Amino acid sequence: MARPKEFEPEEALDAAMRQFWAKGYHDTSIRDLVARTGVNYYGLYGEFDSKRGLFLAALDRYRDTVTSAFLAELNKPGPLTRSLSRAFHRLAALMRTADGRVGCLMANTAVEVAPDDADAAAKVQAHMKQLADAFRARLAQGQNAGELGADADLDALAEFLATTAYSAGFLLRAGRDDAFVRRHVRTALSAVR
Amino acid sequence: MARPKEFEPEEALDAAMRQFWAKGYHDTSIRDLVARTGVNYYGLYGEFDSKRGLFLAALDRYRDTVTSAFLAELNKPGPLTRSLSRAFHRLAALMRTADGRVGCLMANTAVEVAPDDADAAAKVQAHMKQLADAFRARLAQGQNAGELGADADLDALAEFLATTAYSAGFLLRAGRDDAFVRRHVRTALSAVR
DNA sequence: TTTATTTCATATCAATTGCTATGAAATGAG
DNA sequence: CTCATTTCATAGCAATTGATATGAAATAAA
Repeated sequence: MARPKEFEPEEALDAAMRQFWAKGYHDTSIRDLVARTGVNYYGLYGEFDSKRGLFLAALDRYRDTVTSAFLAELNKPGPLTRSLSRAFHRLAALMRTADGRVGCLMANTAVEVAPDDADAAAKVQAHMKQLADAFRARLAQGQNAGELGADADLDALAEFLATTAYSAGFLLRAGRDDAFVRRHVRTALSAVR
Repeated sequence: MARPKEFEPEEALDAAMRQFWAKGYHDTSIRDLVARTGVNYYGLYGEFDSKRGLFLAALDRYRDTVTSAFLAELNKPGPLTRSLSRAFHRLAALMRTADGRVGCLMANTAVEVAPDDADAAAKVQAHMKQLADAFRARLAQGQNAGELGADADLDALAEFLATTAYSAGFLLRAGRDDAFVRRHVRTALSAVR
């Protein structure tokens, strides 16, 4: 019984995520979100509680979609160097959407929101750890295959690569072209040996 | 004739810069700026025209004070590797103020404001170029002294180091501790050879 | 069909925003 | 001192903010 919802919660969350991704938190209003998602106030608040609740949900959605796609690329079989190179190439593609060069939502959030929002900060930190862990696993695999020096500091390299991923997002959002980003990634990868 | 101003424009600009640096553009209100600078609306608008005008002036002030201090450190005499290491150490110190881990105002602006403000974006781009040029000059000097391979790609390395500087700011703003940042910089510098 | 329930669309709320107007206070020229 | 001029302190403006209230519309159970 009762009137049915006219929206799909996941689609709405996806649209909201893209809005925050492009415009950031403070420069996105509830009215912007209503326009983007096509969901009215009642539905939005019923589903996500508040603007902040919707934003935090969008961060999770980002991890589960965009970041997942990147990690899947990283874990495809192949030689270490080529894997890393391909993963970063995919990353650069993921950070350009229909809204333009939007960068990485987690990196953007770390800069804009995290200093004043402990929950957002925790999600960003967890994301950073997730990235570093994935790189660390991939590096260990490469080391076992003899593609990496036995004395390489895997922890340091993994953290460095995670930071490099955020840097790539930063550069794209800052308006640098693909060639600039590619050059940066190539130079960064030269530290992996 | 007439009543004298009760504030020093440079001091007011400095205070405003610190406010934007800590809180960003959108989350800083005119009232915040009045409170921070101790200058009332009349003085603020008479001197800087608008909130945006004050922000753009703050970006220039940042270049002329904070960035200048960093570049001065970079250009102190000494071996290349030690120079770079010392400069990045200084950088990390500059990015912590009384407001906490504030990061780099230019990097923060690139993320938060530049995508929607061409003037701010231009200042960020110019800053990035200034950093890269300074690194490039320092690298060339090191190469002449035989501290760097003759085949090193100075342009790529300079851009990489400039981006690494922003990354350090990013990491500090994201709440990573000094050890993490130090490790990142050390790994990044291993690409300079 | 009637009716209870849920969503939709929109009006409305107090608070905050960037910015301007207004009158009192402080200076120096005459 | 007188008075024109400039700054100070604060009140006020329309617009926008996040959030809620309200009544019409849509469904399914009875």
